[in-house]
Amino acid sequence: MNTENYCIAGRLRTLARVMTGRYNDAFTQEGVTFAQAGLLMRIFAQPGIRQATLSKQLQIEKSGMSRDVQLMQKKGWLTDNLRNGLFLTEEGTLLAKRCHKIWKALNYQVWEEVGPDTVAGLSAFSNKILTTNTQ
Amino acid sequence: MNTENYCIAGRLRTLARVMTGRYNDAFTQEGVTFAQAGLLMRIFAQPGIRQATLSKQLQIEKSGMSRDVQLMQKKGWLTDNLRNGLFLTEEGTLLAKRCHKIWKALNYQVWEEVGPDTVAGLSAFSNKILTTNTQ
DNA sequence: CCCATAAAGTTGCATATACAACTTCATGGG
DNA sequence: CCCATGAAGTTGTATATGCAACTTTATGGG
Repeated sequence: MNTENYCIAGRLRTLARVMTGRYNDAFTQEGVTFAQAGLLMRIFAQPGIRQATLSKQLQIEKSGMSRDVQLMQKKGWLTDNLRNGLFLTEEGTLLAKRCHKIWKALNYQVWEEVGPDTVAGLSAFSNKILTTNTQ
Repeated sequence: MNTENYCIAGRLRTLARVMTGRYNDAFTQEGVTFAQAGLLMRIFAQPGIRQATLSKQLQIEKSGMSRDVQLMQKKGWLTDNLRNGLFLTEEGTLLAKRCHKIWKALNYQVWEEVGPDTVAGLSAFSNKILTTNTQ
């Protein structure tokens, strides 16, 4: 392996696609994507969180976040005050709990599969790149 | 760091977004996205490569690949025999060469920034996850 | 109190990506 | 030779994402 042909961004993107697929598969039974499940779990953990805060945490452009939460509201998971902090509906709360259960099992499984050293490596990469660690 | 709150897929996705942004910035001067530049460079290296092969290498669904190459052809970078192997036009070839120069410099810079151990960690992750190593 | 400014959010437009269903095409059996 | 089959590619539909431009809202000076 040398710098001549190992594309760091390309490899990250491929890995992200593959892992997204695996996590998406686990959440299809609940009718949510992994991205949506992640937002549900974050809003569950931090009720009233702002779109701008999530944008910074996840490094997603604010326009994308705006559309994500609009879609989630249309699905009945968020109350309608999207501009004044995000709150789960009853349905959203129950869904978030089910998603967390699924996530926990899958994440543990993947953790076991790749091993703690590999996860530590990923974490190290994060720390090197995401200087502005909002979270 | 423990398994309770460290989401592997989420972290990968955030990293991929951030790195994609950095690579995209480098390629805007050429009017291409990083994804397009990557395809250009691969087709340059393997003239006549099939969409299906690229799909497997990059773990991108074939429908997405189909649209990617259609767009690249519309931009004048690919000849029109998309179903019988992909070939760069004269313009595409020149662009691919310029992209490679940009890529090489940026990838080296990122490599230096994160350090060889971090890249090795990423590579280890790849090897654990991407069992079907077409490439 | 009013306005300038900036932050937050939305919308228009484009690319990236996936799944499902369909079409096209090559190939091996009969 | 013809058809069944499967691989490759395309298209419909939906989500995910970014940039630019715009709107809304909060806030601090004057």
